Amino acid sequence: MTLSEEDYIKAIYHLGKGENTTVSTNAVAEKMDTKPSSVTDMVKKLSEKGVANYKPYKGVSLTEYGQKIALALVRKHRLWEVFLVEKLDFSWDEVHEVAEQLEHIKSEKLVDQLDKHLGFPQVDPHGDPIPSKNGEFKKAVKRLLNDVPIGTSGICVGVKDSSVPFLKFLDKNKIALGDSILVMDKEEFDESLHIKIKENDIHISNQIASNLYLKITE
Amino acid sequence: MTLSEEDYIKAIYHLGKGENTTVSTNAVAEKMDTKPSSVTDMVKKLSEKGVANYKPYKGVSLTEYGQKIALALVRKHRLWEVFLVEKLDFSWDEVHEVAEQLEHIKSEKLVDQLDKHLGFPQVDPHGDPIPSKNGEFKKAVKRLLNDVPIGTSGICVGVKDSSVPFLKFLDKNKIALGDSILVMDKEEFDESLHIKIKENDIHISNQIASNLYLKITE
DNA sequence: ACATATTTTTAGCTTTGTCTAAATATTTTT
DNA sequence: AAAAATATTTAGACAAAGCTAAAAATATGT
Repeated sequence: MTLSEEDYIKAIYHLGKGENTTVSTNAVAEKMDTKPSSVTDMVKKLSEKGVANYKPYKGVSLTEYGQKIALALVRKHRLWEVFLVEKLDFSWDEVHEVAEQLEHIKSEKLVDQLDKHLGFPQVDPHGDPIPSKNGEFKKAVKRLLNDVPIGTSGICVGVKDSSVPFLKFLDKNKIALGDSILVMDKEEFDESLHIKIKENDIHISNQIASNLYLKITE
Repeated sequence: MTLSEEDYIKAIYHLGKGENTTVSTNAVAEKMDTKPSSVTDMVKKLSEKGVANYKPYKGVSLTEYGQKIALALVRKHRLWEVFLVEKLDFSWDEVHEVAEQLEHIKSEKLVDQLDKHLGFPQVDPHGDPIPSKNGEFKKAVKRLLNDVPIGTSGICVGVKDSSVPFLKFLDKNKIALGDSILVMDKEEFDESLHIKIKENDIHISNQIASNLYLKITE
């Protein structure tokens, strides 16, 4: 497999969790499923191009220019994910691989028009925020469902308890990853939560809620 | 510039005009803006892979398998062009470059869903037919507007007379490349044509019509 | 049909991204 | 603080796609 400069930039960006952290050659290699020596080579080149800061043995980080490129890639990736889910009926978990390809298409007009076509969405189907054209965005916050205040809305992105009985319970109650959730009320009396999930009103126990992760949208 | 196998397949396909004609190494090189020696190398590889038939000094053609690949690329290219024009408000002449990139995205589901999303279009914005999923399609026919029978519809794709006065005339009468045209009636008396062009009814002289090329849709 | 012109291929070199194995730095352990 | 373990880089080789220049095959003109 032959990787592009953009792939390296993305890997460095994501390993740094969006902050401009310095990451190790090995970490990049592992993430990209390649060898550390290949990373060293590429990172030298990125450094020459003014995309990354690289000090031998000390790791690598993105320059401001490199971060801009990374943000533009994230923006494209997430917009395409929205497109695939909203317009082409892809499911939550099918989009990543295709978006991974689409994000490399080069056309500023394409991205801007796509954004418009989708109604300027704020988050992707996984609840992650979409950077604006000039690279601004708030970081996604992930919380357990029973830890957020009334009125919070977000997207169900994971479970703490992944035992079979719990997953079966979720299935039976039509709760799935990718569903959007709004916390409507909290009932102290029986320790339960009143939520709206994908247009349905349901009640769930705090017990259940404390095993569901929510990526907060608003 | 580094070209992909798919680019070579497309070039061979288009030079052969969709028929399975044998084309010369030089022709491919010229079309792709590369050197004949590079073409020889790649064509050998395509031959080994069962995509092309190649006899040294005798030119190259596509195998059935190669044609399938070519048709799939054409299908993708044209569907994306429709998408760009219909959904993202690209103009007729801006789509090619972007579609050239998009056609290389690999996902069968993506293409099928895109086709559905667009309402299974039969032709692209240039009036060229879109192959079906299994590679069937009728070749586009290009005619002068005054040579087609009443009832013919198609897309305006070119001019015979490209003088400035003629182009100005077209502009003034809101006739542009990419417009869809339906021939409604012919008037022998004053040698004119009654056409519907982009929802507008207009009359034009045979003189004018004999300088406009139509790609026939139906 | 022969000489000339053109086309196409071959041989060898370049570049880019990758890999392995050895060498060098850095970090951790004792 | 020295030894051992780990991380990182360097050196050298490989594969893919491309190019130039020379050689070989085919086509053309008289």
